[in-house]
Amino acid sequence: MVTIKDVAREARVSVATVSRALNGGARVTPETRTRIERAAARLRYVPLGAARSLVTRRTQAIGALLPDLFGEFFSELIRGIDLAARAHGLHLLVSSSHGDAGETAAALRAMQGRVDGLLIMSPHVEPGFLRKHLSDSLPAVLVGSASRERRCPRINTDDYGGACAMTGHLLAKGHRALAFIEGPAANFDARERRRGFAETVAGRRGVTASYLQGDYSEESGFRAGRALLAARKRPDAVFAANDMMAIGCLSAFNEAGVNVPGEIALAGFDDIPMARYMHPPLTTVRVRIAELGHAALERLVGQIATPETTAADLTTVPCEVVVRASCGARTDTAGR
Amino acid sequence: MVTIKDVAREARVSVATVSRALNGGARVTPETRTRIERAAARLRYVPLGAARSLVTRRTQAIGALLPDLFGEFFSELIRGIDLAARAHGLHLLVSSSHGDAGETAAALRAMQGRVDGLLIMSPHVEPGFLRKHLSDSLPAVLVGSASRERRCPRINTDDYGGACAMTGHLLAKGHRALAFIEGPAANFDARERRRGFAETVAGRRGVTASYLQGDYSEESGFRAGRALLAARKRPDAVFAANDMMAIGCLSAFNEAGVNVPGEIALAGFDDIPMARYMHPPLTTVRVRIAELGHAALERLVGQIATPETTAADLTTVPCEVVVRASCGARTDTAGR
DNA sequence: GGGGCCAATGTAAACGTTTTCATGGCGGAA
DNA sequence: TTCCGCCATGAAAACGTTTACATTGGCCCC
Repeated sequence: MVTIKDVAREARVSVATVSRALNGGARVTPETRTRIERAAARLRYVPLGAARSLVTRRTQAIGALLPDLFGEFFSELIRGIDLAARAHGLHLLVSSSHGDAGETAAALRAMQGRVDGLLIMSPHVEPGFLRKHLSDSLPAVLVGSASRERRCPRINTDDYGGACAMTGHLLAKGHRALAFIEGPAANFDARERRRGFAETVAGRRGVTASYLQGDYSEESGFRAGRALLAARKRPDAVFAANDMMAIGCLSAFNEAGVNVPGEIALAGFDDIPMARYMHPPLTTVRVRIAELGHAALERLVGQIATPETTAADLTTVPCEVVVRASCGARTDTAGR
Repeated sequence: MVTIKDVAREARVSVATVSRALNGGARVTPETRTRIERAAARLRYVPLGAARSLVTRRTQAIGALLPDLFGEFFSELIRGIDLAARAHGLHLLVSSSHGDAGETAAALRAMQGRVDGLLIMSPHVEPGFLRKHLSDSLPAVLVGSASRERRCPRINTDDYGGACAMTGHLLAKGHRALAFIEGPAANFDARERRRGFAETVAGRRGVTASYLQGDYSEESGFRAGRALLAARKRPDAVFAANDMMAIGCLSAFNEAGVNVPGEIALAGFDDIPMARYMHPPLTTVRVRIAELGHAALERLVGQIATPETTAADLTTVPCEVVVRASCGARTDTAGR
């Protein structure tokens, strides 16, 4: 392996000068600098991150702890985070697919000591979890988390508000028999979406609501769709807790020849890029996913820069109802 | 920050013993071990990766250099890589969205010295590129790359074979006027898919082929679909170089009230999870994306373990045609 | 012409960990 | 009882880099 010493020897200077020439830029004659740069290029020298981190106490990396990587939601989220991280010269470590709290804890521990900060999005973060498994000195930002944990800032989407708005929209369209396809009960955002729906329909005269289980996957939406069709009384409108389930549900309806929105209206949540290309295009609640990732990273960077500003504040990113054809509105291609 | 010295003091042993107790496991009395573990837990000690890497000369991390993170393809790929990496106790660094060769080179350099190996999937990797920007001593695996570069193993999907098979299938179904929606010309896989299509239709009597530009996005598929409908003579069948474009194209057809497959058949490539939930379900070429990521990582791990086995071999992962309703076959829900 | 100052470069310590080698103590065998 | 050997533990070096501090040399100003 070629080290800074090799470069120093090759350029006939000391290692300190090499370091200065390659990093700071200060206090080096132009000639020396080019001599060093030439030598470094010739030897294909690349500084060892570990050694640098050890002395600077910075890894220039942040970690993202994610629940799972299925579907477009997470590719969008990671994209947003990655882009923002690049802008700050930070590397991105991802870790996902933690089945239970134990695995999450293990992943959390493994990441510490390798990153300058952590973006945590996991259903397993319960009160006390972080206090137990996360070093006090490591900045972290919670994304979409229920728990008002310690000193961590949180960033959530307005799942509750979005679900209320969408439910209101469905009611305004005249739908009275509503069905809700739930996300995984472990997820805070899924619970919030359900709550928004439930509270909006509660006590409305002539409005009925039914609930079907789901786990955010297309497959579970498909099954829910079939179950709805098989039921004695079909709903007027179905609200799925995310777009992937809405798409699965739509597939079941299409397969059975049930017209959407003619016979049953349908709405989703997230506005993944694919939603507008469905047939019919999917009415949904837009979450600016990439922006969410971006905002979370920016918050984390702030936290790293000034750890003393350690406020357990909560940022809520607004959602907006995007009306397309699937809910019985006139076909609307706006925003395409 | 709490270091190994703090733990050593707390447990009244030397740092060497702490290191042994926490890592190796060898040569430590049970009592000492528990005392050390208790102390470590109490102090919430977590070893500093940088220091460890410096002496062991291993980072326990691998880097993935990706072109872009749009859509389900990449979330599937990252998922496959992440899962396999976890199984090996490796961390995953991702870097994406490199507009040009310069950015790719910068990302490549930045990753060296931080990882034990590299998974490279980028259209900008041309002959000589790696020789110039990649240290000889860093194991790397090329995914979906054209260039038979140096000592790097490569893993590709059988894009050519898959495209041939799908084109053959469309011809066998009786379609004669074919259209192909191309992927970005810079991508090797996109070129291979085009080549498979072009060579299969070449010289077939009574068969016409037309080509439309695309860039793998739903949006570009949508535009291509509209262009096809506006043309003087519509094709019998459209073959899109990936599923996202096929979905965009399908959306354009649906919007215009054009029946698929009745009036125009449609096929895609990749078999992203969403494909089977389209209306109609999408005939496509299945690429086991997560498995591809898994295989690439395994190959890389092998390369890291025994760098001397440095063969510039090529692994080709087979594809398979998945017939669903969109190509004019009877509706087939198999594999759902 | 000499002294002082500043800019360029060098020397060496420090970062936290692993690991090699040394050391001490204890048990068992003679 | 004595000696040998082994096992648990400790001391210290090493990893590659940055950076505070030291040193050199040249220039300007008096």
